[in-house]
Amino acid sequence: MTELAKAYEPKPIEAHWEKRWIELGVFAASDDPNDPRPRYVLPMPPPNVTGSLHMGHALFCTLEDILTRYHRMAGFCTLWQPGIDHAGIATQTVVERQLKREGISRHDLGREKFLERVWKWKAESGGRIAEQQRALGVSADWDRSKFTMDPDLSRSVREAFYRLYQEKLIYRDTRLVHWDCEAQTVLSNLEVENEPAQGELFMFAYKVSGTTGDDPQNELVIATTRPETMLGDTAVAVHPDDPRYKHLHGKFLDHPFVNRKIPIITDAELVDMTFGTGAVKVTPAHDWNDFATGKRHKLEEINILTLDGKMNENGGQFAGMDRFVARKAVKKALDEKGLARGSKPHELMLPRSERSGSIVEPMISTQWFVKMKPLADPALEAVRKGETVIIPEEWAKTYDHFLSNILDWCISRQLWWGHRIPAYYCDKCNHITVTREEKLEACEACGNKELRQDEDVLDTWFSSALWPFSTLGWPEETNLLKKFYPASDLETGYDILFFWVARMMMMGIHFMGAPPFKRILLHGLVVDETGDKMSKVKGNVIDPLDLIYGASFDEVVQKALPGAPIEEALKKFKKAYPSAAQMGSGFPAYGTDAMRFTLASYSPQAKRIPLSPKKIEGYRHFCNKLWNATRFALPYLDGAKIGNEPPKATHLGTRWILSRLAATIETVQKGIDEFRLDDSTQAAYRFVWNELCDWYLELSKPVFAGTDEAAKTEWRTVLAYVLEASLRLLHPFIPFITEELWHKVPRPDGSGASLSIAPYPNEKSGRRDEEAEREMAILQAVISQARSMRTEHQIKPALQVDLRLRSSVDQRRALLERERVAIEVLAKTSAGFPRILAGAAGGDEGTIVAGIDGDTRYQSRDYVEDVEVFLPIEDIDKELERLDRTIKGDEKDVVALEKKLALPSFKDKAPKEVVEQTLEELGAKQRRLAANRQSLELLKKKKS
RNA sequence: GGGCGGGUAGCUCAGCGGUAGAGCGGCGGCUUUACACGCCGUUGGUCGCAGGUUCGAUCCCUGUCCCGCCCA
Repeated sequence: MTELAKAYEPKPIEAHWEKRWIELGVFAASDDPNDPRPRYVLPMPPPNVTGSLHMGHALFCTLEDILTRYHRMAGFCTLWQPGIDHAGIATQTVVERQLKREGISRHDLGREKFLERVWKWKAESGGRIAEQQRALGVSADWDRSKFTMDPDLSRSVREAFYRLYQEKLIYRDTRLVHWDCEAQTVLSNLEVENEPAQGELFMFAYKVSGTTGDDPQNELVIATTRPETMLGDTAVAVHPDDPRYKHLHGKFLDHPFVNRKIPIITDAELVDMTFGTGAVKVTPAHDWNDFATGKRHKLEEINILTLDGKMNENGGQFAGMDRFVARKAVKKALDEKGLARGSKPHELMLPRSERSGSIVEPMISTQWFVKMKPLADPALEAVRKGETVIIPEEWAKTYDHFLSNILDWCISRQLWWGHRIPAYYCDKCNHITVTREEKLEACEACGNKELRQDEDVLDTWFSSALWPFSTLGWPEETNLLKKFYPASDLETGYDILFFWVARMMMMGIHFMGAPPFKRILLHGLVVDETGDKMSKVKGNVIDPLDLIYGASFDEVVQKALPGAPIEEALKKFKKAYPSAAQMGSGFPAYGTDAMRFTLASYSPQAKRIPLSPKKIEGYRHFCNKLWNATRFALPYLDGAKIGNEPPKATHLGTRWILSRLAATIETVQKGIDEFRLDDSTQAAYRFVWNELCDWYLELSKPVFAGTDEAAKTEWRTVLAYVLEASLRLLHPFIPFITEELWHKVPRPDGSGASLSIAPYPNEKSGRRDEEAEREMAILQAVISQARSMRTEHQIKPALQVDLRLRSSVDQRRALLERERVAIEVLAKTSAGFPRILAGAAGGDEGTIVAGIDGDTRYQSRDYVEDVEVFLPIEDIDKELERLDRTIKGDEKDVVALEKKLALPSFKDKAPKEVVEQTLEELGAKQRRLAANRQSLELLKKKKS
């Protein structure tokens, strides 16, 4: 058997297995319709083609890989469908920026050439993320990887558009939309982020038509945060009941810059009498509320902006100015005309484009929309009826609320990169033909062959919404589609519940007749250690690869805050990660496994996942522990034969560890099944560290050093068995190290080439043994008590002690007698000890004569689990103190318990088990209290 | 303004009807040949505040104060 290195080194192991798994082809899903295995299907959220690996990817890849590997091992035919998203705006922006550096624009190139450039860019540097995902151990079916712009997926998109159009669920309409002046495209309402900002409320006056002079009666003062929009004003509204303005009802105002008379209207809906001056300018073409008001009053809608955010010809003297320049100019011009009426600071919500960050303008435009209500209602029902379950369940409310109030979805985008809208305009008969084909030959109304295809492309999310079935070949009735739709789970961040999940639900139900997944699993956002969102502005971004491979802080910080001075960046970074601040000069190579285990250990209902390098360090230590446990075990395991069922176990230790294994398997599985991976990781961690290593391995040492061959065989076989099962149990979480170690340890006959296709441990893999667990708990308590007393009396760890144990309970003495070797080794007793005595607790054990130098010594004594523990000591006062402390603590507990039991209402109303349990607890405490009180008395007597 | 979630040990978080747990940290000790990425022991908490329900509340209800997020 090969020897292991002294310490676990993740790098070479991970590099090796990352390649090897692909060679072995163990991640491939079979689309054989006759495969009898149950299916597990998980569509992967496709990362952006422009993206590179960030912590969010690391998180979802970890969680989904755990689910996937678990099901694959548990015997499911498992498809984890990977892919890449074409990311319309983001990708176009990247390539446009490239062009800009070359001094050209996409318009210089033309649409066709531009798209060639994008494809070239994609081939060269797009989708690099898939390689990075492999470093995370992602066990997706890479050969089936899809790109949303692939021909087959593009066909799905056209088909979906065509059908929705035929069903009148897609329509074209002119209305107010969110316009991104920088990207020069419309956005859906979900792509607009509202952020609070400090602005100003500017006041100015309109003069009432036909009046002259400075009489305040002859003007109407209004307040606005966007003065430049006054160029598009087509009314001013006042509240019908406002006494201040009754005299103005039905009158007109003069526009100071453009030749227009503006009606004064009354509107109780728009106007809040208490806000500002109580008079509201109405700009139907550039404000959501004003648009609705305009419709109510049949006002003219005057567009004053160009698509790139400048004032258009309707802006009069301000035409051609950028909207923000125009704002200043309008204010100045109003002032010069004596119409400015001051201003005051005002907090407002600024709508920003999620993509470009520029301020979004409401703009009237003709766009394509999807009617949402008929699609949303079934999606709503599916979750309400439990056909699809959302976990954690609190998100179900959010989902419900969103779909109940959903607005129609604007799906056209004024971009070149994306799925071009399959609608063709006929200039002859003005008919619009929508086709499912790649190219339309003739107008379906008049047969005209000179057609113009719509210039726009579809929102990227439109294609993403089809992901669970477009990737499987839809609309073709492929084996894949029949076998793998609907998916089992969809796992993703809660932040795209609306963008993606809800839309997949709607489209899946609409086109496939069934919700696309049985469960929707949602995780939180990875944030820095102090809880702030990771961003380049804050300088707190961590590249997962730096955690995996290690990096100096200089390197880390240059990525976190590009372009900033190192000192400043480092300061920000350390503030965001206090635990990293004390870690020297950088991150060591924690390895993928440690990072994965960390990410899996956070509770999924936490909305924020504060990444802590210190925590990763802890789990790297765990990996090292597992490594070294195997290293310890290996020399003893030569020739061990194990099967798939637990081996024979007759000793307490072997029975116990098999029982704990069974319990751990159950907890780990339950955790995965319920998407509580934090429970799973915790159970596995504690089993390996606190049970297998701390106790089983320690207990095995004297066995292996002894001469009882039968015992050796039993302990060896159980060790081999438990270790191998543990590696299988842990594999979904930490695939690399477990795979590496698995090939070093004895395996059942017929094991395959990879742990990733070995059977997952199940309820038959361990053997619960409650008696063994009870007895082991007693043994552990006695040993811990002895150790604790040793430490308290500062007995040197190397010193062997004359430990005596006394119990009046026969079973206890039998147990201690059987396990005396364990006590000898773990409590470090001298030859001939522990002595196990009979008799009631508390009595005089006589002065113990220690064997060391013949001096008369005193004893420390305590009572746990019906066993009295005696230890020779020197410092009598210290022992008096110790006993006194123990007694005081127990007295408090006893009083509390007695009080509780004395309440008649408790005995009457509390469940029997609780009463019994309380009585038992009281009994144990009382016995210990009595024994310790007697010990104290004896000791006091001896002292005097 | 509406909705959702959270406030538990110094820190990060589990627990969510039977008087509190983990990891990290702190403190004390240890060249115990698997592991110092370690071992042994130990210290930390009126479970945000105020009421209520209950035999019993960190857990349920009401109010309240903070802190996040989403929607308008």
